[in-house]
Amino acid sequence: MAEDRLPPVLRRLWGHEPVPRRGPRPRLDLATITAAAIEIADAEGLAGVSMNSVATRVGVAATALYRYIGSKDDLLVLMADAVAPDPPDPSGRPWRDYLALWTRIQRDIVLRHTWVLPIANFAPPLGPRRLLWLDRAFAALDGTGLDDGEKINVASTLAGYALTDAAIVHTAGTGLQEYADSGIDSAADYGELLAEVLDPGTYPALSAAVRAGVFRGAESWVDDADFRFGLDLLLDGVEQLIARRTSDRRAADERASDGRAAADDRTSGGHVAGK
Amino acid sequence: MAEDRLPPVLRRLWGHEPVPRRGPRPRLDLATITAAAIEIADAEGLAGVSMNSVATRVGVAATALYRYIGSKDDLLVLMADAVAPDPPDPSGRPWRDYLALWTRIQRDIVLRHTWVLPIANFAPPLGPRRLLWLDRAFAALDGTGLDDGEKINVASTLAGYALTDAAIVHTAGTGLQEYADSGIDSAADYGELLAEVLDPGTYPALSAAVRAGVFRGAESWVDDADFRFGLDLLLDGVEQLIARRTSDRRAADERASDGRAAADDRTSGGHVAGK
DNA sequence: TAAAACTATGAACGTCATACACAGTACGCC
DNA sequence: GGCGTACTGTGTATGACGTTCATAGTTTTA
Repeated sequence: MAEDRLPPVLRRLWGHEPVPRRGPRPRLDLATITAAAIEIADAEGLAGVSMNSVATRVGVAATALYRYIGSKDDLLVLMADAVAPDPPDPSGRPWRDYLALWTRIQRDIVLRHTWVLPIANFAPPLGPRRLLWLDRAFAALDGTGLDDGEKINVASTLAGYALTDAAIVHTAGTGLQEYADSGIDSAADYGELLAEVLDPGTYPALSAAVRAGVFRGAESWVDDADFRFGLDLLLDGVEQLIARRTSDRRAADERASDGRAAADDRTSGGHVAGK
Repeated sequence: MAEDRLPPVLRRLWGHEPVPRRGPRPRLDLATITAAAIEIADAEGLAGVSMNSVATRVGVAATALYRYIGSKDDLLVLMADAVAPDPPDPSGRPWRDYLALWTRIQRDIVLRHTWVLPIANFAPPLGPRRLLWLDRAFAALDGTGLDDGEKINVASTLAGYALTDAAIVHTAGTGLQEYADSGIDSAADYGELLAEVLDPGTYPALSAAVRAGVFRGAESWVDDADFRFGLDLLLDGVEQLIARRTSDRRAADERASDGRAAADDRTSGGHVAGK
């Protein structure tokens, strides 16, 4: 609020840009530009998104976009942020249920817009929409006894899992498009190819498995059970961590015999949030 | 061996290309091209890798490379495969120890060559070196009672974890380079930025945490304990799965009272590998 | 009404991946 | 030993792309 020396795009994105008082009204804004880019990416893939295509779609020349964004990379960041819908409301739900939902929805977003995969860089979010998701994860973990750093780790781990699972589902489902022109478009073809190529001498275990037909049942290669399996794995770990923190907390409370600190485990939480 | 209608690059990569009997000797081969590209990427990042830069480094014109590879994307695939060193030998080691090492080394590879992050697409590997790694994971899981599909899932999950953890470490460590020019190059700066920008009304939990100083201790944001934590989580899950399969197997053995099937749990394994 | 502030445009530049025709080179056969 | 053939590397060209910059046009303030 005081300094406000953000990157220009972010300043625009957060509405910290002073309203222009003179000159012609801007014909565009970040939202319409980003929306246009997303529509193109959804329809033609990321390769179809060029400054030119986006600009002509919103009805201006390509160079006009540089009044709003600094570079194409800026635009990609905006796109990756803008695809996120509103997160569900965590209030009243057990943290585990909520985070499971939270993760699944994020994965589904990526699967619906697979062009975010090349964009996603696992960097801490700076856009308003992804930060909204992060906020909800924090809220869901309120009162669990985790400290704020741990909450961040949990959230980023789950978000990362959503991303990688989406990536696996995507490449397994859409096929290995890079080699699609060579007749490899299913796991079975992949298996045949490996069978041709693997020397049992240097790849003993793998070539045995391939020849036994691992890749015949292509559809079961990746399915929803795999997603739930990994997710439950991670959530089990979080639960374990929470249990440990809870007992730590109890011990500390006993040491400092202070009634206030022994408040309800569920709602108040806040050994950090309180000031 | 019979058909051999692979993509041309793969054919070259696997040595299935007929040796040219006439004309001048090829001045290059895939290995030197790939090595040159990797050196450039290590030194200048992926942006420095162009057909021109690679070609001049190996001493030819840019277009000469197309005698060996079909496109730049081919080259990127080759690079991603070639960075993998020889995997350690799993023989004699417990599967869990080995897979932990297997995963950690893969993460370290990516951290040493972070340009693979934009390349890595989680697709099933086709290069000889990554397949070698997959083979070793298979070997390590031999005798655990997992079926081949499960082994693949385990390996790809762990490989994915190595990748995402490397991504997180990289973006957290090297800083948010995209915004580095705006003075954001540490987690603390990131926290200050969020504090400026977040409205406590719409981001209640997160802004409270930020104002409490979550991002002050930048160095502890991501450390090795985080890696081990997630890894152990996953390996615990695998162990659980193995235990389940082992009991399944035992029940089946009892039903079919066949002495041969009840052989040593550890070494032979192979309800699939044994033809 | 004139100046000021701001917007969109068009031309231009440098880079890049890639296609294609051509020239040079070495082997195999006569 | 010479010729054809198959193959390799080069040069030129092309089209697309991201981005810069000077310019023209437009709206508000003074």
